[in-house]
Amino acid sequence: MENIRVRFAPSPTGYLHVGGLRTALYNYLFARRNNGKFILRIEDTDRNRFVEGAVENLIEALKWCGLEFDEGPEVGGSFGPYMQSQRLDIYQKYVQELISNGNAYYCFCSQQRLEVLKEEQQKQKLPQAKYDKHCLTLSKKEVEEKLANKDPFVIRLNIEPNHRIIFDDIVRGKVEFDSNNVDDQVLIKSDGYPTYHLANVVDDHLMQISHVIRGEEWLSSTPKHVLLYDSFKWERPIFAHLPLLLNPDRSKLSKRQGDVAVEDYRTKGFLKEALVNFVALLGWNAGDDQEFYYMNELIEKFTLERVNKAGAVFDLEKLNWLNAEHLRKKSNEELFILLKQEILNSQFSINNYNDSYLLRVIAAMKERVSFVHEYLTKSPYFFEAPKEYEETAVQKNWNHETPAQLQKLSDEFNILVNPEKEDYEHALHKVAEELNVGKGKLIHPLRLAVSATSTGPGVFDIVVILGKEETISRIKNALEKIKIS
RNA sequence: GGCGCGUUCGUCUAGUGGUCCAGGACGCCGCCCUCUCAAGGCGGAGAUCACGGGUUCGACCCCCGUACGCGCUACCA
Repeated sequence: MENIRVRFAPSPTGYLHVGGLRTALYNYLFARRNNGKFILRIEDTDRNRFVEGAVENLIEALKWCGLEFDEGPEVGGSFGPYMQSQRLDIYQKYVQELISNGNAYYCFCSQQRLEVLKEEQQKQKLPQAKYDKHCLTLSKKEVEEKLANKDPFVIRLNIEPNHRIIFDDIVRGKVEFDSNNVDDQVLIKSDGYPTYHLANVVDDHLMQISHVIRGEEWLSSTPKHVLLYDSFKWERPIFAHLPLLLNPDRSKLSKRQGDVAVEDYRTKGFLKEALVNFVALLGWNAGDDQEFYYMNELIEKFTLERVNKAGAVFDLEKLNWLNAEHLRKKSNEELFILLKQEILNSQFSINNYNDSYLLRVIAAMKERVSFVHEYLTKSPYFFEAPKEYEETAVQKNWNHETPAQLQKLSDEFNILVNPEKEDYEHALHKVAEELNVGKGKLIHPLRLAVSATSTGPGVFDIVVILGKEETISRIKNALEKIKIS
């Protein structure tokens, strides 16, 4: 394919929705896969919905996910400006062309008349409420008078009745509409701003967009867009309407049923690699069994032809799994950077752990965490000595003989010099033999003493990481604090 | 209501007329490994392929209808 140019065109509502991320990602993958350009265009033609800082947020979220755009706000490009609010004169120019060839017309109808019209149509049980083309009957003179008189107006698309509007969609195949079901859509609002329908078509053409890849919610208005391309005698882009992302109850993914913003997932500790991987698989697969992907692999394999038609439920369980998978694939050094940051934002920020210590903690817990923050919540004992001990673990692993046995173990540890993991193991083995008890009688209480819990890495791994002094100190502490009846 | 789109295990999905009494993944359950918890390995439960008609020697795959779901139906995108 030649000259592939695609765009992600969000309205700046304040944050990047995960559905938006999926749309942006598919655009990005398609562009990179085909050596095309990925463009960001901001659809800010609704002045009532202006949100301060929304564009910056959007760009920040896209960048975090690794979706770098080739043209757009901040980076520029030769088809700018990339903010629709800065292109108003362009839309005016083109809509005049439409008016002069009869494909659009001025409409001076008041809000009230439109409401009355709608009510009447509903009363008559008409299949659909539509504008009645009332202002199309105005003479040229009447229009000029009203314009001169500064009467408020909108400009509407003049849809010719009784014909079929047909277009192809990569995802859905041939889609067909009856023009009688398409309303004379407003193209220019009374404030002079264009509606999405006009702006989107004009910009896609001017920016030489080859493929329009967007959410399914746009499918129903595509006939209007197609008609606009035809009216301008412009070549239509290739359309691909993506299935929606759904809540667990299969309604459109919404805030009410969980997190929808990329930044929500970011603050919850999800890795960008996992989020991107997960979202890519919601509505697309390569046709093989691979589920774990890095961005470069997605780029290599992505095709629009393999995008599904049906909506997909956003399943947190699988995201969690992918997060764990991506976390485990990271090197200890990468995790080290993430963990340092995590510590800085935690109750342990006042402590200073040395690098090699943290690296050893990372290695020991790697298979046991799904999130970086779980290093702190699942193994707090690496970050501070236990204060209280897990009750059920005490009941299960501590009895009246335990204190004496642990004391003996502690004494044995105490005579070790620069012990390695094996040295602790030998010491414990020796004590167990001398006491004539199974090793478990020592191992479990030891674990409890040093970690306050009954789960975690191998106890000798914990001990060797904590070091001899700390281990002995913790055993002493446990002996003082753990009381059983 | 109208128009459009969709419908394979709970969820994400494979499947493009015979190889499917439907394969993989997440989750769930069991076993193995084992000082615990994970990870890993092995195995299991789980889908009359929404339903009903066609077409065909043969249909998850093609056609029609029904049901259900979702989207759109704004001077919002």
